[in-house]
Amino acid sequence: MTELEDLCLRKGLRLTEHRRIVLEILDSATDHPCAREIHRRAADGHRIGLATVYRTLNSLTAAGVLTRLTLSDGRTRYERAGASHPHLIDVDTGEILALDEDELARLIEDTATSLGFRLVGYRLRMFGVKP
Amino acid sequence: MTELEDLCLRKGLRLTEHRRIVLEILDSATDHPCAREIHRRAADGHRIGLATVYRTLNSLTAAGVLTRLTLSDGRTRYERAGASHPHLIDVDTGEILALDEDELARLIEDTATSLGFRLVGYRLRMFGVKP
DNA sequence: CTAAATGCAAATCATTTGCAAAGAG
DNA sequence: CTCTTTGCAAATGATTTGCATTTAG
Repeated sequence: MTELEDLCLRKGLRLTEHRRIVLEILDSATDHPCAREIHRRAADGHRIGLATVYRTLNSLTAAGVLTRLTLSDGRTRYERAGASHPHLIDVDTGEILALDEDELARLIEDTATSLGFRLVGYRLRMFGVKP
Repeated sequence: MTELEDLCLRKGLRLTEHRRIVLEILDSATDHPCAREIHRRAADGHRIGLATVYRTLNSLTAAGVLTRLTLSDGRTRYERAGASHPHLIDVDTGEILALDEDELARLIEDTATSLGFRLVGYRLRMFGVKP
């Protein structure tokens, strides 16, 4: 896991088994688990406290490796950080399309710039129905 | 406040002073206050409990009058439903700017259309920092 | 060895809920 | 008068933190 070693070096973090485990869980996950769920999965076969999971998620998020996905159900979910891109959600089926729309991305960036901000990321969720 | 009377009638809710106050605060707000903040503003001149604010926000949200804005700072923020518009969030200060960007809105709508969807709504959140 | 990381339990913070009292229709 | 709404305080649930102990470098 070179990326993690690299990251730890750069951020002055120590490369612990726990960070490996949490990152591995998120890498292999097909969903977006919350802290408790990550702990549940990590604790299966390892000795790891819930507080450690929270701390790890926080440091990895601060380090830019993870992104928080805040849905409105109270729990914070996590995913590997990556390219900001627009999503279109089919309101009828719940299906999510991740779009690759350069023009939108550029306009979004330009808008932020024109307001005097440097764009750190964005999330565009469009809700639509098939007519 | 005919709209509220109407709503209460349709939903079998009672038209109370508290619902009026909460809705009025959200209508006149230029920001997106959280429950505590709404309570703070409402309590200025009125006798209203925090629990009532929460209950009111929940029933108005369930009734479709309000929308929850879930940022990743732990608190849920509220706004009048229906207003799809882009937001830019200052990552350093937490300040939220609700933008009125026609060009973006149009492009977003066009994008959905070109994908064969009718746009029901969208949420664009941009995260930026002041250089 | 020394500072960072961990486990556990206690502490916070936002939000919800139980219950008796107050208010709308 | 009946049923909803409210206030207050206690309960919940997610996340954070204090502290003594362990561990990576």
